[in-house]
Amino acid sequence: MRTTGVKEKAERAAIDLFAARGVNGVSIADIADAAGISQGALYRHYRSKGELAGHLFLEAYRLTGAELQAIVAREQGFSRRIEGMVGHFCDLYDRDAALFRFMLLAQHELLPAMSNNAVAPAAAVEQAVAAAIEAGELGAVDIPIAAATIMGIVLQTALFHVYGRVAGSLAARAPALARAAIAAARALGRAG
Amino acid sequence: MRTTGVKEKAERAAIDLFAARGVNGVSIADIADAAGISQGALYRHYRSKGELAGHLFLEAYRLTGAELQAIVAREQGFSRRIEGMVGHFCDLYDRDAALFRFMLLAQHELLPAMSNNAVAPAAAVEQAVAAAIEAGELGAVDIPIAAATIMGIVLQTALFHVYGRVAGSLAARAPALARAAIAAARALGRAG
Amino acid sequence: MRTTGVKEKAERAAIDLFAARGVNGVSIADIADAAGISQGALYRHYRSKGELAGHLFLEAYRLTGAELQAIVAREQGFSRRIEGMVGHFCDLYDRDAALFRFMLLAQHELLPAMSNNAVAPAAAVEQAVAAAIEAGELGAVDIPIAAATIMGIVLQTALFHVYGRVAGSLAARAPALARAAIAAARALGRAG
Amino acid sequence: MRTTGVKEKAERAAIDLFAARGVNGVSIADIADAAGISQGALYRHYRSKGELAGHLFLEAYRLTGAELQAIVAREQGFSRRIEGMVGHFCDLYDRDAALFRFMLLAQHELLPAMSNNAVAPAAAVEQAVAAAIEAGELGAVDIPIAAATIMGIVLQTALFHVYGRVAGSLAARAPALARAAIAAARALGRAG
DNA sequence: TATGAATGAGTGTTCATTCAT
DNA sequence: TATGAATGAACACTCATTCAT
Repeated sequence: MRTTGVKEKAERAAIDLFAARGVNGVSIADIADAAGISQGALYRHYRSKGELAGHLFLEAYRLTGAELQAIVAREQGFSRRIEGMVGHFCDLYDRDAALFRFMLLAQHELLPAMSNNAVAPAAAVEQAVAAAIEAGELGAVDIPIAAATIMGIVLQTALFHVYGRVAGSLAARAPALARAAIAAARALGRAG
Repeated sequence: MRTTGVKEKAERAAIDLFAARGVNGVSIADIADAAGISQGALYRHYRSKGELAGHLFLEAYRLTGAELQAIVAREQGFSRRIEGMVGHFCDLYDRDAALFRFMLLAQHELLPAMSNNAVAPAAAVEQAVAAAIEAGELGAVDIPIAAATIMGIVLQTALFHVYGRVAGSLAARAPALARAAIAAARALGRAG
Repeated sequence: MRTTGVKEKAERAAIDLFAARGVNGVSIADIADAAGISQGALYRHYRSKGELAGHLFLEAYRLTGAELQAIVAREQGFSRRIEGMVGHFCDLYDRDAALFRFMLLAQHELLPAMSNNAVAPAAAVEQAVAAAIEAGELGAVDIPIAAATIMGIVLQTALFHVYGRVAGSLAARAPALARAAIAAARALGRAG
Repeated sequence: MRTTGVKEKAERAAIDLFAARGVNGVSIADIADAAGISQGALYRHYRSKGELAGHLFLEAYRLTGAELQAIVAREQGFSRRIEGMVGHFCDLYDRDAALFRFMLLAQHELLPAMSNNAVAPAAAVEQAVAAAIEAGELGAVDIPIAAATIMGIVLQTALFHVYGRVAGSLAARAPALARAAIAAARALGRAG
């Protein structure tokens, strides 16, 4: 490996800055300065700022989606799967809040430009919901609504953490959040 | 009265564009063009683009917060209050999705610059949770977590609607979402 | 007189602001605000900002030139004339430093656009010098150089007052400055 | 070395334009056009137009002040010092009238924002006057007034040259102007 | 390969001037 | 006549991108 680490340093700096100020709020000069590299060097690895942001987002998005898919494949039963996925989200946030926040912010700017929904984290959650319905663990709920419910509980809690309304490790909250998510999904199916 | 309507046209155009592309993604020229006014005319009503965005956001934010507070004051009991607030969110979205989306997007850019949390919609939800705990309707849940859970269920569903994962009126989903929110809040309190 | 005083208020405000910040550093809005009138009202009296500035400058310039001419006509002998003119400059400054400063500043912007040198204060000084040469009171000095010398002594002293290097009334300095001016003019004529 | 000369070209163009129309009368586009560079390139060397103007002014102002100080240090006696300084001013004007005129104009806009008077050309002249008083070469004149008198004689002559009232090299006038300055300073001290 | 100076289109903002009321 | 909202052409400045070194 003759790596100068330019790419890694640039990506780390970009994620931190994008998370803090949004993609549009960060200039190439900001990233180069924070990474300790030249502006020109960035263009050896990415053709444009948009490509850099898009790549970082898609990589994180895909990885998260794949990990959630793996949890669905590994675990048995709706409860175990939701517990696994919620726990995974909380770990992700605790481990790299900037990356998490970047994903949350950037989706508004970058998702419209993307087509492939199969890689989305939401798809894994929807899959778990669909399996639960098929297995009779859940009533005939609207699948996207149930997925939104489950994800919303975790993501909004993470946002509250970002804004200082919630403190401490999210992992510690994971069991409670998973319980809430499961209960919410079940309640969706009950008669109005 | 001289009703040129410049301000109204500008605000409508700004909300629509901000909702679609974020505050940073919209130029003054974009707004002026969409509103059919000159760029300079904008500056008679707002001293800067930031002031325009901040004013629009804060107005919507405060109004929403006040309406939720009114629901909490008017309704009795946790269930009725959550039903009222969830229904209100859904109506809001159905009535003006752009305004709703603007609030969702702009909070990331504008909330850090604001101090007054008392006006926040979240505060009203937290108040309903606190009252329910005091009345023994809810176990000793962590209040911000419960509020995040409730809001996340509605807001993420609205986002799924924005991204086309959910279709149709949200108001029709309101009862189910309220049921989910109430169940989620209750589940948070149960022993791990 | 049905005068609303719009013109007078505007001119006074304009002179004060022009003196403080230069013509280019003052906007029509500044003048209207300071004068307590509307921007549009200004255009009933002057066709443009440049015309306003030019008119104010030329009026002051012409008046000063005429007054100096009158002193030359009234007084007898080089010394009396220089004493009269220097004293007049000092009085002018003491009475309305803003107007004086405006003339000093604005000449750089406005003089190039003017042709009529006959009205210039410098012309009166040159006339006094020429008369002194003709009367044998002064050697064959270069007339513009002598005029520059005389005026420079007074104007630079006034500038030093503006910048705080000199304090107190200039009129009190007038006799000394006049002596200096006369001595300087005479010295110019002596052999190198 | 890569000698694109952007900075030098920009500074030369800026001085010439500032001298002709004042700092406020010149746009960045004007400078860039005259220098044959892009507008953006200017901002690699100066953070703002004001910084460019301030730097150019202060550099010339300081250099002039230092050169006058050197003349005062090198020469002996009031007459020799004044002759040296007046000669230096005239050389300066002959060599670069635009720079000289820029200094004369820009002081009105830029001096108020500066504090350090020690670097001022006027300080050197005042120093020569003070030394002459101490040495008994000059009566007890007011020092700033004497300095204003001396400087006014030279500067106003230069201005007359700018406005076309005086022609030819100023250096040729230097001996006469120095004589006038010395005589004026001495006359200030004589009894009224 | 890495640098950073240079570019030029675009940004938010100001302001002299016009004009409907 | 007086107002002040509206205009539109600047303006100072930023920044993604290119390219000579």
